[in-house]
Amino acid sequence: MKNNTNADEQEFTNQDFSDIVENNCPMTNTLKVIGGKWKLLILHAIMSECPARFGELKKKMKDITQTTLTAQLRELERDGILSRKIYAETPPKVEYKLTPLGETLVPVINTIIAWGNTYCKSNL
Amino acid sequence: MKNNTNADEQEFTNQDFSDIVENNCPMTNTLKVIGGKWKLLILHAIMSECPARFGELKKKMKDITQTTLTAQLRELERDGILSRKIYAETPPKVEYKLTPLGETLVPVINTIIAWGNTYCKSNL
DNA sequence: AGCATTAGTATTATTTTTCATACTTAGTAC
DNA sequence: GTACTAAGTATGAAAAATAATACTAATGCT
Repeated sequence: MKNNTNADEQEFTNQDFSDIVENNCPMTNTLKVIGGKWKLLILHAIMSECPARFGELKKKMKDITQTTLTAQLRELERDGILSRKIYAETPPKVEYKLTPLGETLVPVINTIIAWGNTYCKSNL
Repeated sequence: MKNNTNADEQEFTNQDFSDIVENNCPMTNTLKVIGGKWKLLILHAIMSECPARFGELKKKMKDITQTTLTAQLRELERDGILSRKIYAETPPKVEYKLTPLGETLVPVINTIIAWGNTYCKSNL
């Protein structure tokens, strides 16, 4: 690993920042799942109307494009947060809902919402 | 609220999504403050060593550039989350710490960290 | 037959974010 | 008087995210 005995080549060895520097940082890991411009908004929307259909989500998040919404939903599905149920109907019907893992995010999201309600009323 | 008797002109009137569509959404507001790739990591770092100097933050977040770190810190300062204290020394010394408003984010961040610790161990 | 519907995909363009690199400043130590 | 330090700034390039637009597919309705 770090094999510099004299100090003219040392870079980050004088303190243990491993949980931040390396990839074991829970914040970094969490941000991989719920980070980005849309994911928390999508989850919030699905939380408040579960299951949610694609078209409903798109209406709720007025400014998202179809392409982006699809991409974000796929990532959330890939990460085990959402499930996607396709109905064999015409026109197509697809329902998104939180998986059990996704449900564990509900208190996290509620905490964020609560902060916004209390401290972010109109100061921006 | 819902005043569409015949269904051929309705667009967003069949349910009240105003808190998501308009800018009063606490999630949207919160994301303006703590959203983005770096802000939560910066706050986490300052939380765990408060006050924190610029150089310390940069070392902890190995992959951020000076320019980006400065920009993010300025936004957090602008939004009232951080304070910046300049010491009239050479070489310069600047300390960042959470404001009282910033302190109110501590439980939010801890909630996110806790979720990461519990549910995000190694599945990504 | 032709039209509307939903949940997409494909492609290209644009915007936003981040990065890389070089430069600055004022003291202090050599 | 030269080098070093910390915390930046300036500039341009690159990468990532997001958007705009057009297209598809299956089927029910008229």
